[in-house]
Amino acid sequence: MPVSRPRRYWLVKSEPDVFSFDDLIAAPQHTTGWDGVRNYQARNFMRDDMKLGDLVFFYHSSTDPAGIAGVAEIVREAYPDATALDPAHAHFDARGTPDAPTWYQVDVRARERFTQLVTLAELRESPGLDGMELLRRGSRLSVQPVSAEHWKLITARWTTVPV
DNA sequence: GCCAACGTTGGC
DNA sequence: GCCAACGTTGGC
Repeated sequence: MPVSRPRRYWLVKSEPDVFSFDDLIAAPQHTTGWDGVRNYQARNFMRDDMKLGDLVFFYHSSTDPAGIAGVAEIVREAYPDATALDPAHAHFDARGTPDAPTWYQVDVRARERFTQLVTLAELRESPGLDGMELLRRGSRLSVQPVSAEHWKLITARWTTVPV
């Protein structure tokens, strides 16, 4: 048995025009592979630190308004991102091989939806979220950790319903 | 559409 | 190893 560790919390970004939280809810088992990440820091979080049962805020970026749409759960730990190994795929990256993949993904499953989008503006106005990576000026990281304190504050302040 | 911030690439 | 150029992200 793996050694248990406290559940960790994360935030992932997606452009809803490409893949929205509703798309995740509509997917089989409310689950999708989080492929296409091509940033090393984001990859490292997925490959090394995201574990089964960790919870994830699903954030809608590049939309108006931007904000957190729901909560998902890690249901499969890191495995190679097949889209990076497929020459026909738009996200192909010739650096990797099946034996030594460069890019990884996890699987996420939708759990809860916020009754209203928690907008970026609301988060910025909300006391207690100082230091949250999402709110940092110039923050672009598409997979990022969320502290337990920030997670509890957000989930206490805004209402969710099961998907 | 604009543009600041950021990560990556590649010449040296 | 430095750093300018470039492409991308993402709020506004």
